[in-house]
Amino acid sequence: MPRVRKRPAGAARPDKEGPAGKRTNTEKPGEASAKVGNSSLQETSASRDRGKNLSSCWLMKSEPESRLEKGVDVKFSIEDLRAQPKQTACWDGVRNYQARNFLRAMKLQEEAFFYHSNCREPGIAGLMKIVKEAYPDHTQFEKNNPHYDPSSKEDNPKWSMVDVQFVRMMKRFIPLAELKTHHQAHRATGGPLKNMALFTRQRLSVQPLTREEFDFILSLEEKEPS
DNA sequence: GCCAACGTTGGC
DNA sequence: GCCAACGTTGGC
Repeated sequence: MPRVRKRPAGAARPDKEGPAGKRTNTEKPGEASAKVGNSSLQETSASRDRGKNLSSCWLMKSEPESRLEKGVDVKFSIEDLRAQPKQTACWDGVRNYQARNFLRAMKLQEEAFFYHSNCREPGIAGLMKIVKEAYPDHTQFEKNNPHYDPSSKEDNPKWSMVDVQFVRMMKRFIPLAELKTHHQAHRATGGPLKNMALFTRQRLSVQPLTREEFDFILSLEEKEPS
């Protein structure tokens, strides 16, 4: 279920959801375990550094190659984002509490890496930014949507999404394998990627990065592939 | 509230 | 297509 996917057809409908002020705080007991900053997330260095008015950086995964889920193609690449009106889309389909809580922590204008997953060449393809903070993910109520959640009620939606806007492609694609090489080296040397969530929280589709992680990855653009 | 069974993620 | 990692479900 918690496929990250985005669908081109689900493109941003920023004004469809009504008053944006309705962020529900009334979580069910089972959901509380995934709160941002709780003990289960303390291990990522990014979550430690947040909460001090520092703007956060993010990494968000999406599948760039076609794959059918309940008969619907869940492909959504950075090229697909760039092709949207205003180069903007809603990031729907997140069905994991930790990932959802990170979506809810995102602030306007924060930057996120667009990560290509489950594909021939996984890695970071480009940059986007948050242009609308968390609001209810409409796909949870759509019976024919692959991410339909019959347990979610309209008056208390479980799942959230944000709107993202394309910023730019990476100057060069940064492959997962290269990031992993640095991660492993940094575990020994104490370098910036030593705790990167991509490796320490393997399956999390929306994840925070520290400024140091973010800047280090940007610096890789200027280097030859390693 | 434990924990085995199950389902999903996503690299390889 | 395989399968390890790991989140979720549900019986007890």
